[in-house]
Amino acid sequence: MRAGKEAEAVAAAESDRAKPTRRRMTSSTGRPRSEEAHQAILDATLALLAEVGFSALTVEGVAQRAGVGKATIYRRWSSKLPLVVEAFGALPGFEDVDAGSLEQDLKETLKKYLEAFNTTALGTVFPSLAGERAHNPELSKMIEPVARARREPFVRIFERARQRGEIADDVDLGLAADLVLGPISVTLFFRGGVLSPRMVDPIVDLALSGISKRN
Amino acid sequence: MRAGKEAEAVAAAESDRAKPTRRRMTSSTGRPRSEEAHQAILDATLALLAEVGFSALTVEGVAQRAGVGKATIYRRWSSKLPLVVEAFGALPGFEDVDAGSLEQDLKETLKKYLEAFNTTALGTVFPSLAGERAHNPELSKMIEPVARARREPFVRIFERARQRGEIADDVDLGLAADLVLGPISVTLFFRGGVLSPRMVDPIVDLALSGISKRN
Amino acid sequence: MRAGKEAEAVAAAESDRAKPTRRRMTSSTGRPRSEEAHQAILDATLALLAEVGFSALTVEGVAQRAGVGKATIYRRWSSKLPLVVEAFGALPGFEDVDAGSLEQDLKETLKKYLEAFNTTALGTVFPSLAGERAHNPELSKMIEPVARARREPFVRIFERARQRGEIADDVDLGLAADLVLGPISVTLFFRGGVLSPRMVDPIVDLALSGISKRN
Amino acid sequence: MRAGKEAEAVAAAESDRAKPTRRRMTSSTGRPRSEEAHQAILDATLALLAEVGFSALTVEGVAQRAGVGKATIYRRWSSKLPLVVEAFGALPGFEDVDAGSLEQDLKETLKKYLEAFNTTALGTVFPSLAGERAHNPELSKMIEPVARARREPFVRIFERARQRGEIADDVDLGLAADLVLGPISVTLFFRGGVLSPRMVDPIVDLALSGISKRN
DNA sequence: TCGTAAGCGAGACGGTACGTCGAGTCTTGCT
DNA sequence: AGCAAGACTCGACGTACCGTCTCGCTTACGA
Repeated sequence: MRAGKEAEAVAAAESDRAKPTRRRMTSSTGRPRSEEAHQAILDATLALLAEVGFSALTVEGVAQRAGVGKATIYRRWSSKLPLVVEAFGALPGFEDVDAGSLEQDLKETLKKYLEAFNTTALGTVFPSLAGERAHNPELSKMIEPVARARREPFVRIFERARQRGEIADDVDLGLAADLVLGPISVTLFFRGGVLSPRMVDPIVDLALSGISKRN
Repeated sequence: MRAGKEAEAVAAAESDRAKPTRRRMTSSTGRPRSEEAHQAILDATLALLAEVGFSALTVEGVAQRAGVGKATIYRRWSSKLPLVVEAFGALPGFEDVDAGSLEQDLKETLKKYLEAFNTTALGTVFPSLAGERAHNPELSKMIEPVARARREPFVRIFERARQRGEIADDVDLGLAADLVLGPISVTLFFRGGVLSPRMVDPIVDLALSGISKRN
Repeated sequence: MRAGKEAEAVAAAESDRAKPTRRRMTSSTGRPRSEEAHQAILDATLALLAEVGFSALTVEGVAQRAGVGKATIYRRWSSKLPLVVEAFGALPGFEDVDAGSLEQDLKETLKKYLEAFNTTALGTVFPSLAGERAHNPELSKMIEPVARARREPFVRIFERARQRGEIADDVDLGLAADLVLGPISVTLFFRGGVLSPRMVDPIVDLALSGISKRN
Repeated sequence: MRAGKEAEAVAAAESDRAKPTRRRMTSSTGRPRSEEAHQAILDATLALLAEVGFSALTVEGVAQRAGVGKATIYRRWSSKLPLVVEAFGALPGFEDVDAGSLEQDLKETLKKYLEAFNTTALGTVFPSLAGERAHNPELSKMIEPVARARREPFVRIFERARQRGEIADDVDLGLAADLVLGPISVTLFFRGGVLSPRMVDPIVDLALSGISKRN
């Protein structure tokens, strides 16, 4: 029942914060940064991301919605990208499931997964960010830990399954995770479709048993 | 050995052109729109998309590169989105493969697939567009036929395999296609990874045989 | 009771028409220019000048109002300036008055003058054109005969007055005309005021008798 | 030897500035508007007005010449009209002259007047603005005080002359001013002519003594 | 306790791109 | 060859944000 992987990812993303290091090095007098403003900015960012999407998101809009000056944002994040990444990374992660069998673990985890996409900004924010990766290596590096954190629970499920002997030794666990997540990804990106929990069982069944006719 | 599905998709996308309908309704004559300019705009769009990506693409830049006035662009496309969709849809499709067996069909098609993503703007443009779908229903409708056209060859491969008896009758062919395409999609979107042809064989093998240990 | 001075001025202005000369020189086959269109363009120009003024006048608007293609306008006038000048010159002139005395001639003519300014586009178009003269020598040359035609009736009045012995021999008749027209011009340009016929009598009286106290 | 009337006129024209009122109402602080930029804009405006005239003046050109963003201009003036009016109003006024006699006062003042028209942008800017008055009530209201300020020195000259008994009691001083300024106005607007100082003496002589033959 | 250094909201700054409009030219098919 | 229609390139319009920069204020620490 692990949790909190998200926190690590967030911490990694936060390392892009403007210059906390140099700041500490010089001196530490002066008014401390307002934690209130910080949170208000992240909240406003998530709200606007969900409403208008990544490319229509403006720092000006975030500042206004958060009741904050633009400089207060730029003091913490160098541009809208790391801001969005941090806001995105702060979305709640989800706990591991251990129902005893590979099939049940996958199905339950996947259902929680879809629910998170449907009920939080994940479903709209993640595609927005993912779409920018190809043209923005910086962004790509930043969301990498966040994205990985969303895939790893599945790798752990397969690790446990291997220990139980449910799968062959030569199966690439990462590839297995991708196979199960794949139809979700295809639906989300290629088909622009709605992610229904009803998709889960057929996906898991087919991924586990394979497409070929069993002899 | 079918081909030309792309052309249909493009035609559908083109239906968003600014006002061909109203134009016909007024039954006006006037100077016809320049096919030369049209093509120059699409070419410039693809070139710039590949260079700077979707979000850094400016209509102003396209106009300049194409040697065309901005109005000439806006006369045809209401914004940069449908423009990019049409340019994107005009990318070459790929012909169906029939190598005789499900496994070979999938592997060969998938390799051609990856090659197209790696050598054309597809690999960068498609994620960009896909990421905007959630916030832009209009766009979503426009790229739908284009995206579907890129998935259908796989459905047809499975149809032939079913006729040959290689797969069970109750397998959902669409889901099977998603299973095979899935790891590509995950790599592209979740992991920002490079699409290497070396991925293909393991993916197909695992998708066909399934993750569970065969007894 | 002379009249028709305006016609001369118009003819002079028309000499700027795009290229009637070359046209005659080359050949005279083909469809002749539509006199109907010509008049429709001038009418539309005057109407729009009165409505929106010179600087807000667009050739596009004239073409639309006249039900004419833009090319038909540019075929006749090289730009909106000579077009406006010609339309302006075509406004009706006014006949000379000969009431027998300098004072009566001036007062009656001036009243007709003001009436023309108040009831036609003259009152708004003329200042617009005059204001552009300093920056547009071409325009300046074009409206020169038109403007002169509006001042000459006064010179003729003073010529008759001199013959009658009503004024001294050394009075510059042009300057005398300017002195009488002056307050009108000042009102129109410096004060943006309304031109009321009630202004006329005091103006003429003062101009004739002079400002200094008569001993 | 009064002076500074111009300053009042300018202040009145400035009252059209985009939003000083609303700004005060929100009692906001923020970075104050740059007086440097303000002056650079006015300077650039005057320079360009003199070079290309009013109708060829573009806000874009002013911004470029002044080294300023377009928004900085639009923040202060709602369009090029009030901008030009303010720049125009900022042109130097001229001091009253008191040479002891009506004739000398008029001649000296008028000469200074013509000199100002010939050596500053006044000679080209003022006609441009005046020509727009008829179609732009807003502009008309704005340049009204500026134009009046340029006429009032003459009214004051006549006031002093009346006190000295040089003119009759029933002479309308405003009309007298218009009579003296009139030929200048006619030359400027009706004739597009050059304003030469040689015009002054005959004008004043004729206006004072009147056109009619003295008995 | 008080100065000082940094953070704060506000908003102006020089820019760049937006999407629109009009200028003056060119290209259809028709008259 | 003229006509109405309307597309063409070009350039300015006035707006919106970008990321930076003052302003006049807090606010907390350390001398």
